[in-house]
Amino acid sequence: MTLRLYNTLTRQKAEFKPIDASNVRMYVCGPTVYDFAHIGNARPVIVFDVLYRLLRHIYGADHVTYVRNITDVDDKINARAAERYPDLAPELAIRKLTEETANQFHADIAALGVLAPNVEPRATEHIVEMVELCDALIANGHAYVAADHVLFDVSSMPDYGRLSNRSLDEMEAGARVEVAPYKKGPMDFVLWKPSKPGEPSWSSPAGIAVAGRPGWHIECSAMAGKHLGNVFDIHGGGIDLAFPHHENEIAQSRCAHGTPVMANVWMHNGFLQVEGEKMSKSLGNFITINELLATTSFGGSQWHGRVVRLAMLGTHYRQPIDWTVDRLVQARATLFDLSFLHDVVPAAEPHPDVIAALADDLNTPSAMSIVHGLAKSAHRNADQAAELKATLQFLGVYDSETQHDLDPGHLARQVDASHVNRLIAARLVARKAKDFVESDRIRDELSAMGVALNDTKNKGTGEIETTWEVRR
RNA sequence: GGCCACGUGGCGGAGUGGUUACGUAGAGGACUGCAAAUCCUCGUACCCCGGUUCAAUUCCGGGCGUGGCCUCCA
Repeated sequence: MTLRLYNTLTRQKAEFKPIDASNVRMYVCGPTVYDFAHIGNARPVIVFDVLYRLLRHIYGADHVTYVRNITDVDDKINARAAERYPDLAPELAIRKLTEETANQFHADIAALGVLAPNVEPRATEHIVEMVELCDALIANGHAYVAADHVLFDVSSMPDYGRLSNRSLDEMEAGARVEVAPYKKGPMDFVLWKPSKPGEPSWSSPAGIAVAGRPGWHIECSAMAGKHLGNVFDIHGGGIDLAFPHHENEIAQSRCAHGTPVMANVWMHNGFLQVEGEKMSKSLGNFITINELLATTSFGGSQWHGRVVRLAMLGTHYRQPIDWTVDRLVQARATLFDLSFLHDVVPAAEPHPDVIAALADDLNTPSAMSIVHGLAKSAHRNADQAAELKATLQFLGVYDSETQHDLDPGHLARQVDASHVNRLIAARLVARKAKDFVESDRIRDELSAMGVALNDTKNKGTGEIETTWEVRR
């Protein structure tokens, strides 16, 4: 099994070779917990869950360490906490907000069929490591103290900008912002900054007298280093994070540890738009995972988590994706078709062709194409059905849901079941008498009520049996 | 303004220097009294303009369009 992955560092696909096959290590940037996670946040969560599953399949479930952090210290958190809980002390308000938001995040993504990472570190539990990083970077000349800040000196790192493929000259030429006066170089970034009153604070590194708090990027360097080591295998996240976040993580970690790389492979998922436009609150197309799952605000329907997951995996992870109602409708239709596997007992292993498709840089559309091929034979072949089910469970796109499960909210339309059953009985009588005019009239009557009939022949008795369900 | 992606049939979406992706919608057919499900068949797609080549949707250049980043935004 050869796993090939596209590496943003080298801009090409290459065979993946773990540093230690008995412990393959992957870090993915997790959420900043100040608000509901949105559908753009869901993409890396789902994509790297597929990679996690694949790595476990190839190297063994006990030989992969997946770290996805929770960032619980941030300006947006402070602002939101003060806004939502004005009567609480800042610390309590922040703790309440971050707890609630993290819990909501876990509930939302559980519905998307993602496995829990091995470690889910929180920034606030790694302040000591961040302070140590700051001190180490100052000690070896890569950072300096100015106006109670600790700043990273980008001029100290010759290949700064390699990940996002841009030079310092380019960045400075294109810069559109005012540069803080205490910075030595315009692209220098903050590792640590003084806290204002009411903000969370910790004692500062480098002998800075006033208490402070970490900058944006340092937490990932600290958590990745602590849980995965100075150099690890894979680092993932959204493409928008490549610069400045990942670039700065790399600068911090490499310069602090004196290593040529932070992670061997850098993977970035493409950006997501909604109905052809950038998702933003001002455009009114901002859509959270929870809204999709629990409300009818997107497309007038609730959407099952598996449907959301399949819709996401229908596009290759590096491609841009336009999140539309139609793609959810299509994903749901696909799962409806696959729900004939409801009662099937899954085989032990997923289909090797699907694994092979995933092993080619996570080609999930190709994997689904193979799934469709398997589905054709699975209709008549029990072994194929068992293998298909194992494959779908491996992908996490289908477990054992019925069509009812996959269509949350479809029972909203009330029907009188006893009335329906009386009509069906009458129709069966008419059918036996070959009164097809009456039979069809009853079918039409039920159809007008939103009830769809399905006749099947009982294999044992040869009798016609009719089942029914409520259409949307 | 600088840097970087992407542009495939009605829709979604892989991939490839020359031979079917696949799904979905639609059309026709088989099977069903009629439906549903299932099965079979079908469209001959690759933004525009140049170039390289025996051959380009696939490589190169330019253009147009969309998007991302350049600002403590997934």
